[in-house]
Amino acid sequence: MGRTSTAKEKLITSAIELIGNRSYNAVGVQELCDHSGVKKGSFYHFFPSKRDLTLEAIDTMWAKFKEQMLDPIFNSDIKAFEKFNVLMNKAYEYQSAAKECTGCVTGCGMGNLALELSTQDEIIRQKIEQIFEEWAQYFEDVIVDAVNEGDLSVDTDPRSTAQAILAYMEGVSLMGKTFNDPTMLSRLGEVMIQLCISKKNISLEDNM
Amino acid sequence: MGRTSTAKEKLITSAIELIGNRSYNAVGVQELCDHSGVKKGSFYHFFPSKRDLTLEAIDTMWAKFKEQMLDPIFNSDIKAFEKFNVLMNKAYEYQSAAKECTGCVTGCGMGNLALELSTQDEIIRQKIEQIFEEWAQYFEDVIVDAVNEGDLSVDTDPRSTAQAILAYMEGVSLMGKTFNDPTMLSRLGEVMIQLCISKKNISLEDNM
DNA sequence: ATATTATTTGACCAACTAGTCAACTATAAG
DNA sequence: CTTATAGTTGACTAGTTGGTCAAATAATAT
Repeated sequence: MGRTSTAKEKLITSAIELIGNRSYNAVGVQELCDHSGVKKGSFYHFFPSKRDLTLEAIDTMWAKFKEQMLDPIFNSDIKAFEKFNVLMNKAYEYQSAAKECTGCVTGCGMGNLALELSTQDEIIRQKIEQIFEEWAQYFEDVIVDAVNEGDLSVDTDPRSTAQAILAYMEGVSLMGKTFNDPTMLSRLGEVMIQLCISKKNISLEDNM
Repeated sequence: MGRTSTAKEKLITSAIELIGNRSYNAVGVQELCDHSGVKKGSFYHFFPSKRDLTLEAIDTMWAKFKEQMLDPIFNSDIKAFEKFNVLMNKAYEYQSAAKECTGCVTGCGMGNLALELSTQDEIIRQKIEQIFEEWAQYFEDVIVDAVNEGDLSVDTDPRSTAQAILAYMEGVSLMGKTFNDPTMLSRLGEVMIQLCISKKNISLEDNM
């Protein structure tokens, strides 16, 4: 009963957009309200605090990212390692579009919030940690498959390798944002799969 | 003439510490003053704005990092790739100490500021871009040496490889901060050198 | 000793911050 | 058609933000 509202969704959408393009601390409640055409009183009707809106925005970001990026790619039957390349390519396209549209490479929304808030808000830190864990699980599954199919050495540590790939993707996003250059993503993305090659399989001595 | 002062240095030191542990936007001018025992009037005697203090703090951070970390390691005559491992190990020790002392893995001060401010302050973005460029140059020189000495394939692109390694280090720092776990640095650091192995030298097909 | 000048001080400001609240309004369900 | 209730509104805090300034002070070079 009572009336219905789209204010909550609009606020979450605005939070993703505004905080994604700038930062948590650089975006105020008032601006969030103005941008979504919601009055401040309504804001606090739906969210106890700006931080709670952010928590929900993170959930929405992650859900959309899984639905639009990870699931389609990692449920497809393309070759294991190719999946990483496809994902990196999508990231490149996304950042290119962001630069085209706003003038700025915005980087990874999760990584941005993680670095800004991890030491200041334990709840947000834990939420992003859990998301990174889930994200790396997508990678780990693919790596396990590759090991089972003999495409990767049995010495491979799937969990660490998956985390290494995620770390690298985050690092490349950080560089792309810092250089404000989306091509960084495609250029540095090419060597990503090398992180999968087990040290014991291809020992350095063979190449040095 | 006139009196001398240590206020400027104290403010820079406080900025590195406070902003390093939290974030640019989370630390105010008042707190910076309180922490360094300087009155706000003195702050603005030495710096036209908080952002100008930050600019100088970034310079100081970088100078110290080069002097205490990069120069000793990269001017030593240890084996090329070993240098990367030594640096990563130092990073691990630093983050361990940070966690021991403050309870938090703080990550890389440059990366933190880069992600927080790149889309908001073009001058700071450019400053960190230039620092990353310089930083990668240390790596590139080592890679070029390794290629010349036959330790690395001639197909290696030294600049991109150097940037890839820097990206990876930043990504690993980000993960360490997000998981608030310094051991992430040592665990993920181990595979870093694989980014040096040229794709053409060790083609994926050989391992898949 | 003095004049010069760098530094210090604390009071001050306007703008903004996150957040509150009581009154008002629209609507969905009975 | 009423009533219960969900949502809206705008005025309102109290505290903080980055930044200003004129006057006081201390040290230095002469």
